[in-house]
Amino acid sequence: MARARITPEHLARTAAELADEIGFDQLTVSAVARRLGVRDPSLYAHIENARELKVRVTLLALEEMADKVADAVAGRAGRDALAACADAYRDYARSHPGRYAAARSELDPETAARSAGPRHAAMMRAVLRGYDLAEPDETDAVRFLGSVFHGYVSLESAGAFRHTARETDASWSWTLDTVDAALRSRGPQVTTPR
Amino acid sequence: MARARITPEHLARTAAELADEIGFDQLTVSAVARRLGVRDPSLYAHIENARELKVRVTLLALEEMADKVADAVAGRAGRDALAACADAYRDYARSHPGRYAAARSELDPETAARSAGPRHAAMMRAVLRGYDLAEPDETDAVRFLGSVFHGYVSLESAGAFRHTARETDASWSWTLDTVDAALRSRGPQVTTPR
DNA sequence: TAGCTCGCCTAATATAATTAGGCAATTGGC
DNA sequence: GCCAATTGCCTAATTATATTAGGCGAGCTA
Repeated sequence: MARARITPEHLARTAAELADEIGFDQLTVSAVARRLGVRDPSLYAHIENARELKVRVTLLALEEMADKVADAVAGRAGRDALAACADAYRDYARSHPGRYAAARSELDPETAARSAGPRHAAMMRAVLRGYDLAEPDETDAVRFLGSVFHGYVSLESAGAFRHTARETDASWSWTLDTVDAALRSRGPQVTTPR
Repeated sequence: MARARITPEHLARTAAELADEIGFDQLTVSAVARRLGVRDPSLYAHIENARELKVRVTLLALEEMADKVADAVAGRAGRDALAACADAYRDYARSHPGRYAAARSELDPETAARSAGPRHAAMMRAVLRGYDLAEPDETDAVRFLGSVFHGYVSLESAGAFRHTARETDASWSWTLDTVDAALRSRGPQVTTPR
């Protein structure tokens, strides 16, 4: 028989593509095995269990997203950087829904530490550099930014905005304007009593 | 045998409790049947399929949350209403993680229309009344608010904020202050060219 | 070329979803 | 209070997924 030589990368990529097609929670060992043209048990030579299969996709998605965001943010600052970063997340979520869902699934602490998660946090801080916030405001702002981006993108892709006519692109830029203004007002020129 | 007389309400409540204990995606027909003390197939007299079981929990959660939010917002306005509304969502998510996850799962359009979803949108608009926004800004603001609330709550409960020392309560009130200020600046006193 | 190791396979088990058909308790009509 | 229809749960059986145990052939190694 033709030995396909399944590599960890090949496996993760295949699983990620499948997740984008059928949804992250429909991703099963069986489905990946079928896609790879092998029997289910054969995959257990490459993964510990179904959980690990999903974790692989999560890690892949976090890395890919971090790369895209890094690329988008490079050479930009202020509102420009904010929008580029935000769009990078939104575009990724729309072109890779399964992977995006994977990226939002919880990892155990050790795995999370070895993931690209910290890179994401670092990039948020880089974007915020343009707003010149002192601690602990910067940390609060990192959480705020993450919340807005993730919240918008996930509600949008879950169809929560479909019930109103207004185009989601317009609301998105309104949101970015609003966040930019809000962060600016939190900057050093304004006294924040706390 | 003692006929337990399973009612739709009883079933939904049991499923919701179970979801809070084991997680919404671990919620299975089998697990609910066990909890109710009947065999798996018996449940199919009460539900169409596993999907419907989950939808029932989603609808229950949306109703409960809408009730809590309505209660919290009643008699308040402005920043007060904003914080009460936001806290209601956050508290619900923390005390009922499974139901909160259920509330975020996608419904088909007809079901969504018959759900408490529209009530949530209406309450957001009620909260925003205090900020006196014109359309389409109000719609944008509804989406923005929903994004911030959902984003924060879901990242927090997914453990995304655990990696930094700052207490999440502090970031939460910073976030609410920021949102309040942002909405205020979007109000009629400021010209929003669009 | 004899062997070894690796990579996939078959066999088998357990859990979950779901359909078909059975039987007993309940209930409405008399 | 009795009969019969109805109802509510049960057993049996099927299919899919997850997972473990053990087998076998292909190709590298000596």
